[in-house]
This record gives sequence, structure tokens and C-alpha cells, in this order.
Amino acid sequence: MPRALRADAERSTARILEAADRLLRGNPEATLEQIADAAGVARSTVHRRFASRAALLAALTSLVNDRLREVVARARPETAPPLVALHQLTDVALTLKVDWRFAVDLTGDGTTEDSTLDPAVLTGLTTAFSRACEEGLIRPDLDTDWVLRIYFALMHEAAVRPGGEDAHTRAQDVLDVFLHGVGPR
Amino acid sequence: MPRALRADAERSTARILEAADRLLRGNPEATLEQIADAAGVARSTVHRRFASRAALLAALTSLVNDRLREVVARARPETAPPLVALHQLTDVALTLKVDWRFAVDLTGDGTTEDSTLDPAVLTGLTTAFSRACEEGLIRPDLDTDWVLRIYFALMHEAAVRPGGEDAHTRAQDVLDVFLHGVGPR
DNA sequence: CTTAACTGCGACATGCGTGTAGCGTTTCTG
DNA sequence: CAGAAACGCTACACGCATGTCGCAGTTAAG
Repeated sequence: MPRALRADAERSTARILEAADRLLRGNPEATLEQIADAAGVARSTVHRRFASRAALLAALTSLVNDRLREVVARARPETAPPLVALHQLTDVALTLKVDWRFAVDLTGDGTTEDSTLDPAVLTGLTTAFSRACEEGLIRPDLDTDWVLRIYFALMHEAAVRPGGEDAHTRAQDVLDVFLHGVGPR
Repeated sequence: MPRALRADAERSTARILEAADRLLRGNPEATLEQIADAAGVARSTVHRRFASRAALLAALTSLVNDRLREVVARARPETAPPLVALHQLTDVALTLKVDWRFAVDLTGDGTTEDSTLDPAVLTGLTTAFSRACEEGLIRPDLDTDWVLRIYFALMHEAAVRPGGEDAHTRAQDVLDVFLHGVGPR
């Protein structure tokens, strides 16, 4: 556990992470030098903060996992009414995904084997779904994995979609299509 | 226009393209040597058939565009009943996407700027959608781009989804969720 | 069967991204 | 203000994927 970073170092780290996500979402093979330039620092600084490219990606992953844990905790998927929890979850998660698209994609959708998404986040989401299922919001005959995939896919498209709509509107569009798509007939 | 390839050369080309898609879908940065090994040929043979890595990818793109043109033409999106056209389109396109996942993804979803998807394919699909809209299958207040994105996303998830379901079943699942998700209230 | 095409193999050149190190300068922190 | 921390810059080493070439052996085609 090294001592705390100096203020300017902390600033650099943040700028590097932001630039990394911004560039990598357009080109996953973007160079560390390109990232450094976009962040307004030298390449050596990137290497000073992150031992390797892999370490930089790991930092992005852990960053987004931290935020997602917060998001899920705040939505209270075990106690809140499923519809409310789902709305809250979708709303905030979408905001996060718009800002940290690459990092969120990097964690994987939880349906793949090599996912680095925090299991706690996934379980929170699945509890919200299963409770929504019990309340008749989701058809029980649908495969859980399939439902999860649909949700993640809609979230992704909503985040990628151009246009200045705010996250709240986008989230509403996602849940509208989702709940009718997987809802009762 | 060079003279026709010899039979074994044609075979090699096909094996390389198949191996390329199979490997690249798992790792887009897979080496030409890895591809060559998977195809059962030497790396030099890959370079003989495809001048560069870019040329190999271009070949995959054009291959999938050819097939997609066929698919769209066969579905007759301007004359056939929208629901029928949509089913046929989804069914065959999904089969294609399962076999050539990387290549199809490479063409882009048509909603992005750098898409290499044949415009003819895209227009065929959009006509099917607009006619479905006129028949009340799709809510007219939804953004065309958003609807298209949803469709592509569902297709993708259905193709990626593990499990031995045949393309027909998967296509039905896609259209089920899609038409209810974007259908009238 | 004879020719031309195709292939595998090995060698080589090249460019590029990554990672390391040192040094002088700037910028926080107490 | 003094010391430490962080930075920019430069240079270097290294690995690796790409692309090219030639040659000898194999295979399809007429």
C-alpha cells in the first residue's frame, strides 16, 4: 500500500483514464502514446501510473466495477418494487455507460465466461429480474440468459445511439422496449 | 481480371476465410500465422491469396455482402407481406451470421458512419420495416434508427447465444421480442 | 505425361508498440 | 522556502506481426 498520490498526480491519473476510455471506445488498439497525447501527458507518465497496458485496462475495469456496485446498492434490488428498482438501475447505469463505454464493455456482459464484471453486480441485477418475473412483468417461460442478453444489448445500443437525448430519456426507451418485448402477451 | 484459380487454390482460399472468421470472432487481433495454422496452410499461402491483412478482411466483407444481397433479394421486401419478409429475412440472415459472425460484424450495423455494409442490403431491410410500420406492426412514433439498432442488437445476441438451438428457433425468438418490443400498445 | 500452378519452408527486412532508464525541470506540500 | 514528488524528454532494447523472396517439392489440368 503505497502512500497517497500528490494532487497533480491524481489529476493526471484521472485524465489518462478518461482519455483511454474515450479513445479505446473508437479504436480498441489505440496506442498508449495516442492516449497520452489525448490526456495531455507524456507517454512516460502513463507508464509511471500504470505499469503496463494491461494494468491500465485493469484500472478501468475496477473503476467501473466500483461505480456499478454503488449503482446496484442504491437501487436496492431485493427490497424496492421491481419496476422502481429496474428504472433506477437502468437510469444510472446508462449514465455510467455513456461516460465509460469502453470500460463497461471491457467488463463483459456477465453472460460470457471471461467476464470481469463483479459478480455482486450481476446478482443484484438478476434478483431484480427474478422479482420482476414473479410480479408478472417478465414472461416466466423465457430463458434467464436470453432475457439478460436482451437487456444488456438494449443498454448498449441506447448508450451508443447518437443524439443529445439525456440518459433519463434513453433509459425510458430501453425499458419500454424491454418490458414489452419480454412482457406478458 | 486474373485467370481462374486452380481447384486446390480455391479450396485453400475457402479454408483460410473460414478459419479467419472462426479465430477473429474470438480474438480480433489474431495473427495471420494463427489463422494459417487453423486453416491448415502455411503463412506464406495466406499472403499469396491475400496481399495483406486488410485484403483478407476486405474479402470477408465482400463475401458476406454477396450473401446478404442474396438473402434480401430472396425475401422480396417490396412485394411480399411484411411479416413474411421479415421472418424469411431474419431466418436466413441469422444462419449467415452464425456461420460468419466476425465478417458480418465487420460490415457494421449500417447505423455507423464507417459501415461497409452494402447499401442495397440496408435499403431492403428498411423497406421491410417501413412497410411493417404501415401495417401497424411497428409503432410509427419510434425513431427509425432506434428500431434498426434494436433489430441488429437482437440478431447479434441471438447469434452469440450459446446452445444448440437451430437458426429457425433463434429467429423466432428474435422476432418475438422485437415485434412486441416495438409493436403497438 | 508434361507443363504450369500451387504449396511449404526458411530467411530476411521492416515498422511499430511496449517497457525501461536517466536527467534536468517544474510543481506540489509542509 | 526547502525537499520531495511528479513530469517531460530522449534514448535504447526488445518482441512481434507484417510483408517479401527464392527454391524445392507436390498437385491439378490439358
